[in-house]
Amino acid sequence: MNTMNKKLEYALMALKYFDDQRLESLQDVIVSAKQIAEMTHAPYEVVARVLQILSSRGILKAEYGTQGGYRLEKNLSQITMHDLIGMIEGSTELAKCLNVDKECDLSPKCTIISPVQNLNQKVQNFYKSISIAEVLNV
Amino acid sequence: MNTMNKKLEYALMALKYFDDQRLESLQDVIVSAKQIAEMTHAPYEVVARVLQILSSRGILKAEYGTQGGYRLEKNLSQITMHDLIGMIEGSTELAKCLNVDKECDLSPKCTIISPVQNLNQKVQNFYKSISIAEVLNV
DNA sequence: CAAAAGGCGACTTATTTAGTCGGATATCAA
DNA sequence: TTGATATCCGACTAAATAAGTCGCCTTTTG
Repeated sequence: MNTMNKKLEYALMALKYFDDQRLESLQDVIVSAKQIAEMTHAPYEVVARVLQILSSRGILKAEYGTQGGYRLEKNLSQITMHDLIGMIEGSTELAKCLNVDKECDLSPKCTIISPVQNLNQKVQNFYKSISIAEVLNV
Repeated sequence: MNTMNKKLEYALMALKYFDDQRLESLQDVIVSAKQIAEMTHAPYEVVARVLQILSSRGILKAEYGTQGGYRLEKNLSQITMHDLIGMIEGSTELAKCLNVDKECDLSPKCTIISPVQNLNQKVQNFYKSISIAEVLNV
């Protein structure tokens, strides 16, 4: 139930790269999907998709054209793991039945719906308490 | 990265059932895989597998023969979510590369190994801090 | 000794994740 | 103004994982 997926890894690597570059050059740098893909050794298309998501959510700002790419728009200390997981995976819920539109096969016979809600709340609070900066700056 | 799998749900339902029965009858009850399967509306073979795991790990005690089944051996407040996830899923690691025997495609080029280790540690500590009793008694 | 229980390995099917392909739009510079 | 280089988006295929199934074994007890 726990393992990180590739897209999340790519997102973390990309954000770390942006952050490192900014520190190094003391200014906002523009980095293309191609550069990130090369750096991460991950398929370009997949990395591009991840960056598009981060861009659509305001984490990055896209710039078209030659010499284009993305700029880091937000401070990584203001983005939580909960935010990032939500962007990449669509939902942060612990069980599918907790999403509004889905329903479990068992309901209403399920005996653990409230325990699962209980655990879910703890997990969500946990991921809300961890910023990306906190994860990356070790 | 977050969603619970079926086996874990079945395990929680089973443990809750044992616990409820014990409270109700004020004694240790013996419950068969068949009964748990009926109660959970889950396939018998799968539930049986889960109970076998819990038995092999000392959470339940198996009794063969007619009228056989399982007895709850441990106090649910002394089992953590970390324990349970480990039993059911084999590992509690956040990324495959964190398991001793596996290696990541990228290593040693991976730029986020220490951030992932860092996050992994936090997640593990989190699940170690939650007992099954705490999850079920809501 | 038959019935009812647990134990175990191999297998098939379903679902999810990862990666691929094709083509669109936007920007810039020669 | 046009070609190169970038983001953007949908549909598809392939790989990996999760879920469920099957068959046969051992143990216990009435």
